[in-house]
Amino acid sequence: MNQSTIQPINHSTACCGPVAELSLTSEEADRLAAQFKAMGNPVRLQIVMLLSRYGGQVCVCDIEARFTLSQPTISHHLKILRRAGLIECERRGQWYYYFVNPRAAAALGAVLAQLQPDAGQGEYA
Amino acid sequence: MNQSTIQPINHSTACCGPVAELSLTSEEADRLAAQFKAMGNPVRLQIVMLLSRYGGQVCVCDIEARFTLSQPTISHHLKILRRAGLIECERRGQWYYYFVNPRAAAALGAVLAQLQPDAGQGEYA
DNA sequence: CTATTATATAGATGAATGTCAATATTGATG
DNA sequence: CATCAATATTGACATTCATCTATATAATAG
Repeated sequence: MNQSTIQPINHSTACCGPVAELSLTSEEADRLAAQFKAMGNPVRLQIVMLLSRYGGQVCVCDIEARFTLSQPTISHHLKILRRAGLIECERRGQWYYYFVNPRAAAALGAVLAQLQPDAGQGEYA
Repeated sequence: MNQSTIQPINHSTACCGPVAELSLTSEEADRLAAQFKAMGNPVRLQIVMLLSRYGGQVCVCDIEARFTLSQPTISHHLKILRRAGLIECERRGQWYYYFVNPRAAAALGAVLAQLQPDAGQGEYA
């Protein structure tokens, strides 16, 4: 069962006026939440920042070198990011090169932009 | 111990050129990851969207009415969002009114903006 | 003061997560 | 073909998470 399912409004109390419906379908919420969740680990966040900062492609050994974590653990985090659609990879010879999927980053950014009063401008302080 | 600690570069392989250092301190990574993680649950994502869409303040009973979840579970999710700094609340009489913290949303948006090739424009497709 | 209402907190429990060691896979090299 | 090197996969384990029920707290109504 999907726990983020929208419920009908049953508003009889006096605490506040009628409130808008939820703006995401539960499928959208699940997909976006999975992407935020993938970003929601300091190791994975650092990995994504590293990939983006490199501006292109980075192989796994270079990622590994920056953490005090085992190779399988890094591989696991890369898989989670990949499954969420935040990064992609491409094999070239012996190596796998990883890179950020900018469309996914943009989709999450759009959600956050909606949370701000000046939504639409995309002005980040 | 902090698992996202930066390691010195030890680059002797031929897989790719030297790669930039991690761009976040592990403290920054931890704080930002905690915020992304708070957004990384479909119920909490829906709650935040609901608060923002209402444009102001919503009391807990109105949030509860939209989910098939118990009152303590909603309260628990609100606490997680509050602890992450994504939302705040204010008591007025009998009710607690919750609202999005736009500065936190902006900070996360800035991270995502960095992930995109045209970082700086803030153009979300 | 007592009862009610709105919300939070505490405690329990099954599911998911992060990590590692061990092993498998796959391309390169001798 | 045999070995090596880079990365993925598997399986185990402790920790964290999402949820519930039960209870506490605090403001309001009577």
